[in-house]
Amino acid sequence: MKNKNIRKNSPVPLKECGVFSAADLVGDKWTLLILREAFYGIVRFDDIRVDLNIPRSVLTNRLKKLVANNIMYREPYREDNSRTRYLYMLTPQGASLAPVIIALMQWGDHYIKKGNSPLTLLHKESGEQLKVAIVRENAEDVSLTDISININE
Amino acid sequence: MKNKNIRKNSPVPLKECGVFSAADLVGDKWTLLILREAFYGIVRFDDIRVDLNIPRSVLTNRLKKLVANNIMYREPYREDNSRTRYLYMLTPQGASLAPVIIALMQWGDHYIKKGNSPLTLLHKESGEQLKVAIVRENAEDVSLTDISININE
DNA sequence: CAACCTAAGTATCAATTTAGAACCTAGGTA
DNA sequence: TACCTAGGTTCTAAATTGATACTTAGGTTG
Repeated sequence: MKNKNIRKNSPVPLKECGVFSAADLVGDKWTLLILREAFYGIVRFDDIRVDLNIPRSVLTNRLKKLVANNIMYREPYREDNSRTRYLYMLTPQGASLAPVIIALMQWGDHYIKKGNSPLTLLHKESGEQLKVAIVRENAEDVSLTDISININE
Repeated sequence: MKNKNIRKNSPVPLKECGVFSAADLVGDKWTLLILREAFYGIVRFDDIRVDLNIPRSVLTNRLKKLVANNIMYREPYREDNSRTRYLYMLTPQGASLAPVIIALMQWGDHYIKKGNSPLTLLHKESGEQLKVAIVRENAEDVSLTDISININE
């Protein structure tokens, strides 16, 4: 794929390209960070807002778009002795973005943070460290439910 | 990692998070698409501009930022009987974003294009199909130079 | 039951960013 | 010498953002 060959145009028309569709839905700084929050389990409007320091109106719009596109869903819930609140959770389609978010994290930790990764993803059963990578189709993936987060130091 | 546990805040402060750093540099629709072009080998200003239909001023700014952050580099070159031109190519750091772009492509093709992937990535030697996935640390990655693109249909 | 509290929004507006178009320019070709 | 063209810059209107203030609907408390 890495290419000394210079092309004038894409082998795939832009509108048919998955990168284009995906970038249109989640290719935006705040949206990517909101997805990060969702993977961490930070799923209430105000918790996300405070944790990311994102303007309310921007958060509202991003969540609306994510819900409208079946990447997240809004669910009422209540803790004991507390009023009803809403959770913004990942749908299966949203959860499938995990490789994107983890690949970004891996790249950011390695190249920008110079290898000082603040957390490591581990395989729950074996404790082995995990990564996102380009692999053969038949390689065994680790499912999201089998991942545990380890905070370094 | 998928989490019924609700947290109020991130286990990792935002500024130390690789997703944050990465999203700051490449978390933007046009930037992601420019990287797509680079992986395809579309690396001249005007070719990128026409292929993406991106405004000149936006393309200029995005390329400046990518070059300033060592994700792409600008290289003069000339074909025979033609004047000097410039190529915007991926640095090793930029090429390391391949899993991000391919993961987006995979997700977009599967969920938005409903499985009609216009192209498939193949392992050059074995012809096996490739994917981006969360795998064990010791799983064997396929390097960018070993990938060939197959256009479906 | 009235007053109040709080999560989850709307509303408003200045400041920034974008899209689109016109213009510029340097090196090479005719 | 005149012109062509890739690779920009400049300009402006329109859209988006960030910051702050305001609203609302349920639940709890006096």
